[in-house]
Amino acid sequence: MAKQLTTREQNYSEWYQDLVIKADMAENSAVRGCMVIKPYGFAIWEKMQSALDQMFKDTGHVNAYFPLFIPKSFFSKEAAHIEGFAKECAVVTHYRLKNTPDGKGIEVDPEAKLEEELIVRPTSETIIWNTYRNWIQSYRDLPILCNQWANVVRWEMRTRLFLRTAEFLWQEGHTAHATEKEAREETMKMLDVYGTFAEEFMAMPVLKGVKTANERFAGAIDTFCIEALMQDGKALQAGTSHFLGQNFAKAFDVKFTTKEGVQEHVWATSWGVSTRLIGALIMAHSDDNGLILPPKLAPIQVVIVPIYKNEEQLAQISEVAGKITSELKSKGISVKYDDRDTHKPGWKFSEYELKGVPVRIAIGPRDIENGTVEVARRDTMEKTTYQLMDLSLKIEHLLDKIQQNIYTKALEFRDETTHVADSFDEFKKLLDTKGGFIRAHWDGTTDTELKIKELTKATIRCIPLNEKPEAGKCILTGNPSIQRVVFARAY
RNA sequence: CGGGGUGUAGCGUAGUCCGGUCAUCGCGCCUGCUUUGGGAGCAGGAGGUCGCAAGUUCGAAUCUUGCCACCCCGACCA
Repeated sequence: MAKQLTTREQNYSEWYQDLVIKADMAENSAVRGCMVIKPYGFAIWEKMQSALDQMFKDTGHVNAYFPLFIPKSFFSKEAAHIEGFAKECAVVTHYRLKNTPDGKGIEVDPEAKLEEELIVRPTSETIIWNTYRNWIQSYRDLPILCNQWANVVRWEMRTRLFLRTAEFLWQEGHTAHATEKEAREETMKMLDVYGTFAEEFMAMPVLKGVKTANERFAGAIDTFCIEALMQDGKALQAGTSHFLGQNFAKAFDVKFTTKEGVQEHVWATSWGVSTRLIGALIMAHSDDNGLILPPKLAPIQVVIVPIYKNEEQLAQISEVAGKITSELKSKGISVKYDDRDTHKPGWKFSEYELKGVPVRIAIGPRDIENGTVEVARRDTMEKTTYQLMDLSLKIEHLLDKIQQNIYTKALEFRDETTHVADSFDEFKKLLDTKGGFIRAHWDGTTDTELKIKELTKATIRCIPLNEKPEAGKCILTGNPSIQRVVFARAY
């Protein structure tokens, strides 16, 4: 037993940490707060990227790339924005190194000080809006629907692999529109894209809602989000879509001439998801044996393991495995035939369970005799013997079933872990005993929100969309409330 | 950034209080043979600036100082 995980029961955050490292997804690097995303973890990100990228293209967006560095002065142009990010910016002050006087080391050359310091982007609104000013003159230039895949840096004090690191990978969409209505529609459209992606690809149910003023993106009018629930009952913000109003257009003086010949500021949105989604994926589904990946995002969907005593048997098995492999590949299913002789079957079984490969096919001498294979599914750990006839079709259906089952399981968990509280005592008790989402009334003030956070560590994750208004009384102050909001302790 | 903890071979560790054949054990790795339907067995072998840097000392994994990294808790955040 080489790679035992800490169990979730023992210590949830150690379990997570163990899993990320032992499943070979990522590791800490020599640079504080920064991670190395290893090939297996990056393969998951690539799958996410390609699905999302297609969804962005399907909704009319194009990719572009903006600089890593942002002149310091750009940052100060939007007051709320700078206030939100100032405390976590990496700053470039010099552009050259030189040998130390003793010739043994190297130091920053004080002669090479930048006239204007550069900020390593924590997000790109400012550089993008400064650029858009030159792209936009007329209503004919609108809308602009750009996305970029990039890295950003936020100087975090406390980091956790994938969930929070000083540098992370993400995509950020930045759009410019002629009207408020259009920008608002764009904001919601992209929130829906994220919701669909989370549910259909990640098999992770999400709650869509609006952030409170306190939780809003620095510089936004409204921040919408998808919130997911992890197995330990903590919430995780999985994606955000912001309606920026004319804040950045005004800050960067981006105007256009309308059909009527009037100069107006343009309307903006921005939206993003990051490698944090990988952390969400892990915590939403996996178990004490390792990762459980939804087939749609699994780098390897099916692994075939031969079981043999001699070369002759291996040759027979490999022939069958080869046929299965090509049939599955022709259906677009990714397959790995692991015929390494350096590890025993049992070892391989554990290894692929740890890595969350959805379906394992084992083929041994008995199967060759009987014209069967043993199929094991990762989500339920069930093993079934299948006839070779129509195997690829059956596997294709099984993958769909697994995708569905993982989602259903996560949805049931979320439903069971969502509670209603009508008093503050009840609220506190639920938080401490069950965790999860708690639907409660709130009087709408930031003061109350902060007070609740101070008392319980719970934050308002969102004000859910599409909910029927329901009059009630704030759990803390007793003041009137028009609808329930969703509280949770969060990542 | 505040409080606490940890750092010894690729990984996990013993030894640190009480300085002196103490660099220990397990996994992994390499070679060979036997094995192969749930993390194989036996035999042999390789591998360590004891996180880094100064200092104290005849002598430092062990004591002192500084630094670095990671983990946990808090504040902040995707």
